[in-house]
Amino acid sequence: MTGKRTYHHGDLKEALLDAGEAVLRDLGLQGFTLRECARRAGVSHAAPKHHFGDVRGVLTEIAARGFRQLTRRLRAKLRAAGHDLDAQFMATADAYVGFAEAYPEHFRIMFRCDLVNPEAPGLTAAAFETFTELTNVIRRQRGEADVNPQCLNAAMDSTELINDILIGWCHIHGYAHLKLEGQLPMVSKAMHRTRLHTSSQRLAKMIQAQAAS
Amino acid sequence: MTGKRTYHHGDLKEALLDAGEAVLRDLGLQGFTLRECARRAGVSHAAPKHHFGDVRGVLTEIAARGFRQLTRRLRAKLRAAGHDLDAQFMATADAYVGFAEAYPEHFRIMFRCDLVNPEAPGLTAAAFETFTELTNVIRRQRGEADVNPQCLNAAMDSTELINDILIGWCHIHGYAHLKLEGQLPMVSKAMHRTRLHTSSQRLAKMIQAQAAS
DNA sequence: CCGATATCTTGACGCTGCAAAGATTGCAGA
DNA sequence: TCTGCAATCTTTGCAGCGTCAAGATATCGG
Repeated sequence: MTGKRTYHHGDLKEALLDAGEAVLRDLGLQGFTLRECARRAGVSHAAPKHHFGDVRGVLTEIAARGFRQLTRRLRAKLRAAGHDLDAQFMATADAYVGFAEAYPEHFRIMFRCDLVNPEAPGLTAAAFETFTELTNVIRRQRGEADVNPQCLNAAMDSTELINDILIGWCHIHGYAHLKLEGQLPMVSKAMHRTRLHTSSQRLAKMIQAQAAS
Repeated sequence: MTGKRTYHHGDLKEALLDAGEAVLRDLGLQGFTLRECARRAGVSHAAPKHHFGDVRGVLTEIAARGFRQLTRRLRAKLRAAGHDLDAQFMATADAYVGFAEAYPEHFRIMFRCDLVNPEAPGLTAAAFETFTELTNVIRRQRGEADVNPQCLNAAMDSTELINDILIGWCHIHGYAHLKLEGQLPMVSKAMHRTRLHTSSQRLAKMIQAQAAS
């Protein structure tokens, strides 16, 4: 806990994750190595092994951190958006794309099932929190009540709901991913947010209209 | 050209790319190494250097191959779809998602600007061919005439067209990416294609309606 | 107080990408 | 046909990586 370095670090696991995130920020996924994480944490190169097993273990926990951060961003933006349905959908898109821009390497790792352990409880739980937030945004567009993460799977019995979730989430995710990887050159930096808002609003209205009919 | 091995291979560059694609298929992006490519091509571990410079050069060319393959798939599916606008849009989604399923590692590499050289002429040209195909699908939905890759940038002057492209492409790409990375558990394998068709058709109709108004 | 356990270090192995230098081949011009 | 040059491939070497095994050190329950 203290800043002092002793033989036993005290909180090495978290310190290594902090270091790992710093490495990702500075060097990218390419430059991400266990040894660099250990160096930044001020420990020997084999220290991470005891806490994470292998590099996949570290990336899995970092991905989980990413989902938790994304969930926080979503909730903050949604709180600020109030009760207007269009505003909520745009806030969701904003938070999602904003996260991808702010933490590009996290975003990459979170959606790389070959890089992490998709079975890890911490990761699936964190991802479930995020998906619940996204699902509830769609549910509100459809005039339905919120669900909690425990009921997420049970709530997926409606074909129409799933279709609306796909319409909403795939658009937001596709935009975030393509933009992140530089595949949307026709969207200038200046018009970036406007484009996202316009397209999101159209989809929100479509989902609302479908639900009303 | 011949199957015989001499000191000079004759067509080592293509052979190394073939080997690289085989490595991706068998070992994934994780197991992709220059030395393994060289081993499979039956040459020394430093042979790739002369043709590609470094590993990024190889991945760049493999990504270009991926875009060319995706373009071929798009064209084949579109030809089979005929002139019906809904069918064309669904065929596009089918081809795009089908490619991601058939060549998951290619798909990953193609959209990893940190892994390839995004400036490489061969890659940008191949990607332009793909984007032109996608753009023209949207243009037809809007009742507009096709353009060729050379005029792609010039054709991006219409805000409405760009918005429709985003609506269409982000959905298809987001679906392909999320499905590939195992993030759509609520979409069962059996309903997979149906979901994609349903959501795509809704978007196609929305784009057509917007254009008609 | 002491032994068991958790935590971290040291050392080693094979693998990797990359660079430099050497070997082999094909080819253009005399 | 011969010769020198450029292209192509091999060999060698280096530093860095992930992982494993063994050893050192601190913490904690008895």
